[in-house]
Amino acid sequence: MIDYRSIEQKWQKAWDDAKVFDPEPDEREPFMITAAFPYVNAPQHIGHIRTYGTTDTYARYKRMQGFNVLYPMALHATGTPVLAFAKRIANKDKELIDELRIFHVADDDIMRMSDPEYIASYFAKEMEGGMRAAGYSIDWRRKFISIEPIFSKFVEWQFYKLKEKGYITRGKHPIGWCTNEKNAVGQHDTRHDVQPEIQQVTVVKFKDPSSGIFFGCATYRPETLYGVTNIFVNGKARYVIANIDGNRYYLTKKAAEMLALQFNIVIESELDGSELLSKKAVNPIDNSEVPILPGFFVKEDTGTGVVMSVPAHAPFDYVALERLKSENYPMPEMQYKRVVVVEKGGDGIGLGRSLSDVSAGQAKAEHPEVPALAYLELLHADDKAIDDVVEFATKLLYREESHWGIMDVGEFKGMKEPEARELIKAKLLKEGNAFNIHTVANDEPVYCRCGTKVIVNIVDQWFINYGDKKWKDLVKGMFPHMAIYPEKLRLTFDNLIDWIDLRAAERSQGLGTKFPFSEGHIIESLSDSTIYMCFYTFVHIIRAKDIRVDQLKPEFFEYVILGSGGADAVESATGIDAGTVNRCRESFEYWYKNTSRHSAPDLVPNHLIMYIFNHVGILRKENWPKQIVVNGFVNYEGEKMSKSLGNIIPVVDGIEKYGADPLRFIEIAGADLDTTTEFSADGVSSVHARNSYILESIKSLSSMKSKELSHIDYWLYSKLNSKIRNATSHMEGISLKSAYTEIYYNSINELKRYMDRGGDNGIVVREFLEDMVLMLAPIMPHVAEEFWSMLGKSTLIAKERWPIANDSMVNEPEEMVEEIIDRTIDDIKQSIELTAKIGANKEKRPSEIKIIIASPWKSKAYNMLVARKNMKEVMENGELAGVDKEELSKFLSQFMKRINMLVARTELEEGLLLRAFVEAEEYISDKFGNAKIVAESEKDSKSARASRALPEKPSIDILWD
RNA sequence: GCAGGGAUAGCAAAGCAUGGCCAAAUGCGAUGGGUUUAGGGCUCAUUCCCGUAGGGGUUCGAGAGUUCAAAUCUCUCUCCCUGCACCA
Repeated sequence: MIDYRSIEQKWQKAWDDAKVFDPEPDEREPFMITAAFPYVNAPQHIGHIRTYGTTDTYARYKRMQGFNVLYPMALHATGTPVLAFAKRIANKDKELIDELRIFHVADDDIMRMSDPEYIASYFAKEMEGGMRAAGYSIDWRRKFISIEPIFSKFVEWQFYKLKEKGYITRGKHPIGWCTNEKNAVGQHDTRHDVQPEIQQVTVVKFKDPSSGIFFGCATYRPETLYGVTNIFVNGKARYVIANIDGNRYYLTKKAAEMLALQFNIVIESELDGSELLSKKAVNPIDNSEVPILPGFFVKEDTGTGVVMSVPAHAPFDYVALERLKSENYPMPEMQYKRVVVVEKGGDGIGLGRSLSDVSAGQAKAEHPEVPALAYLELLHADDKAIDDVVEFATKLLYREESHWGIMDVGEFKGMKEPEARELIKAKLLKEGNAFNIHTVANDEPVYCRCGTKVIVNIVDQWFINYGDKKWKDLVKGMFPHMAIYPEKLRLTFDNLIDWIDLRAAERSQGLGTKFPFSEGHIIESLSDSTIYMCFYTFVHIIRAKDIRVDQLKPEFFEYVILGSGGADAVESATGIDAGTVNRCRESFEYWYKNTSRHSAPDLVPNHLIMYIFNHVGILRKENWPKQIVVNGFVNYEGEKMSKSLGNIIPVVDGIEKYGADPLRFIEIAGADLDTTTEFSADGVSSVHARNSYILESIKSLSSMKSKELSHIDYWLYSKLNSKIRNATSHMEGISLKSAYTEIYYNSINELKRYMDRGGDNGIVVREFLEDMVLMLAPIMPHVAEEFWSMLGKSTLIAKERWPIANDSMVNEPEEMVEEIIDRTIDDIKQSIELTAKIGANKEKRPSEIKIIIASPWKSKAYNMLVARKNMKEVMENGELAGVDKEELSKFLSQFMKRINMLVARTELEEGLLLRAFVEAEEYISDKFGNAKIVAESEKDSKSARASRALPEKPSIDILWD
């Protein structure tokens, strides 16, 4: 068993002592690789190894490719989480404290965590320790925390630049809002953590001809306007006459209060809903006059409190009208007009697919002309829980019609419903017959933690305008030149680049940099970390020179990052000596041209998109992003790792238990880049076993001698070199799983096979092991160092070069021969199994197995046939003149029926296959209870089965005794 | 609703871009054998169905199509997952 802990510590110290990972500019090509800095509100667990370990593996690989690699790290602490954390500690939150104990945080430290600064510095230190233990090749001299004043100066400068470019604008945006706390409400601020869903709703204006006042009917389906029979109001609610932008409307009092956050509303008078019931209103789509009726389901605090009634398509409307009828409410005769039909198959009007599921297919609606009724019937609306049924019917019908509906009346007859909806909506808006409002659209009302119902507010604040046309075009122009791994994410990025628009830039609470253009606010905490990687290139210089915060004026960054002005001018403006300023500038210029950004997929729609935009918006073209790498998450024994599931393993515990390298290997090479890795203890132990095998192999080298190369040696060389070649190309594409399947799992199998086949050439095995260990160095750096030194090397493998494939050693025929041997063994096995059942062979064992290798003309004839697809042409070909015609015809005819499906095969050198089989006789014999194996050529064979031999499929003749 | 992704054998998961060496890699699980045999570790074999010689049959969400040939291309459908703004 390998003692991982002691190996890790030994080599980590060696790296530190040799300062292998603290690079400064030199003559080599630079490569700067950064991963999203971790947030300091919890210690790291083993899942984090996926991102930072993948980044490290790539950094180490690049280093071995001869690049001067910088892998820096910082920590993120701005925004509200750290504050919230401190508050929870101050309140002695038990859940949080228990969680911290899982991570071995001492009670003493926990007590002090009511101070946000303490939290940040505690976890900063804790995380650094974990990352060092995992063996990341990080330059820790450049570490900083995003709430440090020197960093804030940099962020401030960033925002001056955005403002200067015109990318920061003031604007309005609908957000969830608590009227009690007068605060924006996000998911974390609501009861049960629901995300307030804000949607646009169209308000259609129905004019009361007697007064000129409008009934504003809120609807998601303005296209059903053709089927309106009446308007519903809540007879028991208080209504107002409100003036909105010059027009007067009837609204519920509550609706008016809510809409006051979205519009300028002047309330003129109040009245009871019942007073509206005598009125009439004009439908703007066809100027028909409809009555106002009481609707039992109309809620006074939803929408406008005025609803247009479309009984043919809205189950609630239908039910309400039925109820009125049964109560003998006086109302005029009305026509339920179907507006939309759902086509189903060829049999005319159907009720759609979802309904047939519900009603188990036997559904035959009696009233297809009134879909709302049909749905209710089929869902058995006579049920007690009537409201539930009606609601379910509403949802189903809405979904069905929105998906499959075709307009049956009006201007847009024949058009698909969703398309017609947009056109009608646009038309109504244009003609002044409607306007849009925003509303919280969740099924259930959303409440703030304080208990107040969340409504929509339109706030006026600073935004970063990612919708800026010029900016967006710049990004669209550069993005195709960026490398994206995995490449299939490119489309996602493209869509997001199109989609991203205004984004709030300020926040009223949290840690961070003061927003420079409005009092009392801080910069939103994703916006402050979009170009921070620049800071790594010179932060250690600032620190070493003890530069004061107040010296970090815009002039400094302007020169260091953009090269504007000059070092002397910066010196006189800031007092920082010109030499230091120039060093910062040179460092930035050197490092920030060849960069790679790594993160988990959750940051794609926000951080990574903003990362691209901000770079393009602020930096010079040569410093724009070059490549982005996105890696997936990690599951633990089939489940997502989460604190609530209790399956979180802190990094330090994981390393203690499994070893840093096996842990790294499983997480990094366990799955393709963008998919979730399954972490399991079984996987780890299989890595342990393989590492031990490598260890034993290295030890066994001393007992091996060098000798002349045989077929199996050439085969192993060939495998080795094709593995190096394949692995290198996988590494270049950051397909770490494929790369390490080749380097590790497959290579070990090849080595085993080599030994199994009797290979024992010390020179060959040593070369194989050396290259394999070199290629393992990026992912299992500690173990690789250990193996490297066991192989007698005195250098650090971290500073060695990646092996280069020798293509001339890749020997396709030798590899093919091995495959044929393998397949032949399988065939023999199968044949024995089947023929053993024959009566004559009962109680017997195979005594001799003849393996008959096909005559060389066969593969020639075969390939000729595949190329010409014509038997006659092959028969008459001069190259096959020496072959017996009858035999040739028999051979060829067996392929004729599948002639079009056959593929040409490589022709092996004459005699190669036979020689290899002869060499392998002992190996094969071993597999069949030491039966005698005779490999012979078809020509020399006396077996009756000899003529059955095919080019890559020797004939087999089994003799039983 | 909008946008993106997915559906492969008991499970997990490759392959589909460039259709044919795909009954489909690999891992786990299961079954059997070996190992001075501990139900552990390691190791070998088997793991869709049938088969008295290396063969045949039916498979890659469902259906249709293109093709000599489709897990792979086209179309339609069904189902699942993720994100959607003040939240890091």
